[in-house]
Amino acid sequence: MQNRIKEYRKQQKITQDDLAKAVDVTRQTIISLENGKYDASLKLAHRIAKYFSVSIEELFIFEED
Amino acid sequence: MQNRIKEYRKQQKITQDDLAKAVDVTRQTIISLENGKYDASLKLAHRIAKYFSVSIEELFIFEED
DNA sequence: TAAAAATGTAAAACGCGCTTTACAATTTTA
DNA sequence: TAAAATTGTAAAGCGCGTTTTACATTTTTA
Repeated sequence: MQNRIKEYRKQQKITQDDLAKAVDVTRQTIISLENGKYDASLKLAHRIAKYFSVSIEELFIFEED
Repeated sequence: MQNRIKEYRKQQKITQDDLAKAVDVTRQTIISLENGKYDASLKLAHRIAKYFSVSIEELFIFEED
């Protein structure tokens, strides 16, 4: 699954570390999400979407079946 | 985390088994989600929300921090 | 261009999301 | 009310989401 985290983060001009602290995870988690290593949990997806003031559906790209 | 899965399922008058098959998980997974045993993954949350034609934010209830 | 800041890689460890199977309890229907 | 359908419980197992720590690489700034 793809996401627009890096895109929104750069738009806000904040670092991975800033975002990590804002949504209460480690920087490693942000790196892994941005680089598509794995998907976020539902709770974390919500916190990040909320941080950027967008919906989960806008931030994460769900491929068609 | 709470959700409105059971609520939407009853509204549509389908069984847990029907829903499970529709979103491609086992019935046990639907039972566990409806009874709050654990949260759905982001992908599954999306499939269920899509099935009911609602947003993830409408289907899942994210408590305030 | 050197130093500092930001980003990335690696690997081990833990808990949770989901499956599988089998059976029990409850609700609906004939 | 008996049979059938639906919902629930239990427990073991696997893989993924996240943390932690340490170090390497790339980018930005003075």
